[in-house]
Amino acid sequence: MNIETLLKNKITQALKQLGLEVTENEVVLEHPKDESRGDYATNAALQYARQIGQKPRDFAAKIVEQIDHSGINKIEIAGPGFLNFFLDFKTLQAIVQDVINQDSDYGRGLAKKQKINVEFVSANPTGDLHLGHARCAAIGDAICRLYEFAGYDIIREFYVNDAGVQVNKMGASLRARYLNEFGYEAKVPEDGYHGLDLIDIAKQVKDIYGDKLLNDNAQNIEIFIKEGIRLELEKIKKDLEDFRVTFDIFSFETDVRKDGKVEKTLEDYREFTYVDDGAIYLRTSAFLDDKDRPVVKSDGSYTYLMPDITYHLEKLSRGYNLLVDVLGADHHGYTSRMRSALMMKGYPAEIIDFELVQVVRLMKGDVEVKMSKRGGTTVTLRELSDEVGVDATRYFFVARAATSHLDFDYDLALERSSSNPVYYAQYAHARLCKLLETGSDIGLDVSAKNLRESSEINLLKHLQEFPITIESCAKTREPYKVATYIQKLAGLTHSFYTECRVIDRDNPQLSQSRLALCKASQIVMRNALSVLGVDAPEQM
RNA sequence: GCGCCCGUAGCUCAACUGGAUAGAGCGUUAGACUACGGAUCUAAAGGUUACGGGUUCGACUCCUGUCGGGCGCGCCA
Repeated sequence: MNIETLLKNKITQALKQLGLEVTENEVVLEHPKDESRGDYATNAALQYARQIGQKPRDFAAKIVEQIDHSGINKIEIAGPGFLNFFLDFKTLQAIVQDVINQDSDYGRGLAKKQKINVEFVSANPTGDLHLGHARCAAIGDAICRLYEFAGYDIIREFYVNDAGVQVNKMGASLRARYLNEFGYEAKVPEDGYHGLDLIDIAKQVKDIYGDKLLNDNAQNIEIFIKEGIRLELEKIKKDLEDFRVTFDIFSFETDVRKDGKVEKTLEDYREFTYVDDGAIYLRTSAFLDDKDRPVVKSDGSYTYLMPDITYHLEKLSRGYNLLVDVLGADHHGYTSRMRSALMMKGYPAEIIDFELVQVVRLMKGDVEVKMSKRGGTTVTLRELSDEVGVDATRYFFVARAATSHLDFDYDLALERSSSNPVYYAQYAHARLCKLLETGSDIGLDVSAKNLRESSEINLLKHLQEFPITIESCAKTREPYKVATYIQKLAGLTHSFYTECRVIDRDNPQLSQSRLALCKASQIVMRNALSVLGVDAPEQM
């Protein structure tokens, strides 16, 4: 059992003997920044003194009397009635063995038997992935890794909108690029896709079909659309793979629309629909939305919402306990519509959660650069991976809360990529590896019985917090807090390195203890970085 | 006009979900190896938490008003 639960346990027991029924979850434990306030502190006495009609400090004294002191060096009453716990060295040293025994499983949560489907990126297959997708990809994937490590079963899904107006535009744009390849005058439609990547794709189409697609007929347009989607998607997959993001399932809108499935859904929703002005509306306002939404246009075609509902029902029919959609925050209006639609079928509101990732502003110094593929002012995922680096980019996006509106200065990112905090952490890891290699003949003392310097103790305390950090970050889907954990771990590691000489051949006992601490720290750093999808190099 | 997100050090962000003296990185300044990797360490400077009011033992956090920014509010997706 970890130290925190152990302490909470002791505290609830003591409270119980004093006549208070409190669950362990209600007990608040914190880690004081100031060493003089102990290793752990609780405000329990302040919280409950009034219920029992005593002064906080008096009540605190009673708790101290009742509490089981095993593993605890001393307990102090401070300030208005805080309890500060000072642990035995032995209790802290035991963490080292714990970590080394569990190795790559240290921090891993117990299997939750919960199946969660996470849908993210889901970009239209009409052009390169850009900055915004990169943030969604980094965060979505980190959420998945975090969930998996915490013990949930995860399915990563990408929804491909390969039907509708936007792919038609892409097809027409591709045709123009194809004609250009043969020297014909042809312009990409004004509202088409002007991305230069379509030129490459046009070349590939030319390689496959030669000049067979020059005639302007429906059959050829069909081929441009089909091949365009296939090749764009291939490229998207490759770019994501190189960004270390892979998916279990790609779902296609064209499949969702097959076999009358959408029509069937519409039929099933009959009691929630009505006709107005020739269009069919869904009564989402009867649930969470502020107004009703059209699902069928007056010309008889579906709005984007209709097949989306079919798609989400189909996902749920596969038996997930939760759906998570990672979306750009500019789609936030969408969330209450979809949730309402699912509630109509009897699902609880909590069956789906939306992770809204704020849009990224592209900056050049103080001025905002409007992202436009046309003006060439977009930054692609490919460029980020190749020029800024996968680790640096992933860390940049994942280390900040998804809700934060952040600015991205590409020039600055290039220039400062070497001062990215991710290298601070990776360097700490590489250093630990080097120490272990250099001292490999000395051996490890996993009891770590000789550790008592404050830099050693601080590191030990932080190591033991890792499992709890994972558990709580997964629950709230906040991978950025893992990054905060990593930064602190790296800082403590570097301080320890500076203050304590690890390899000292005149003092092998101490060296063995310190090397064991190095091993434990290296394991935790590696596990933590892997949750964010960042490499833990042995040398840099 | 209505709804959602946000406003914290010069910049980019934290603050354990209501706790003790609001913290990190970058940048700035001053220091530190004839020992394990200086991509490091130790410090300093930098704040009326946008502004007012309320709730209580206690507020960056919750409620409310004002100001400022982003995004939505389509028979677009």
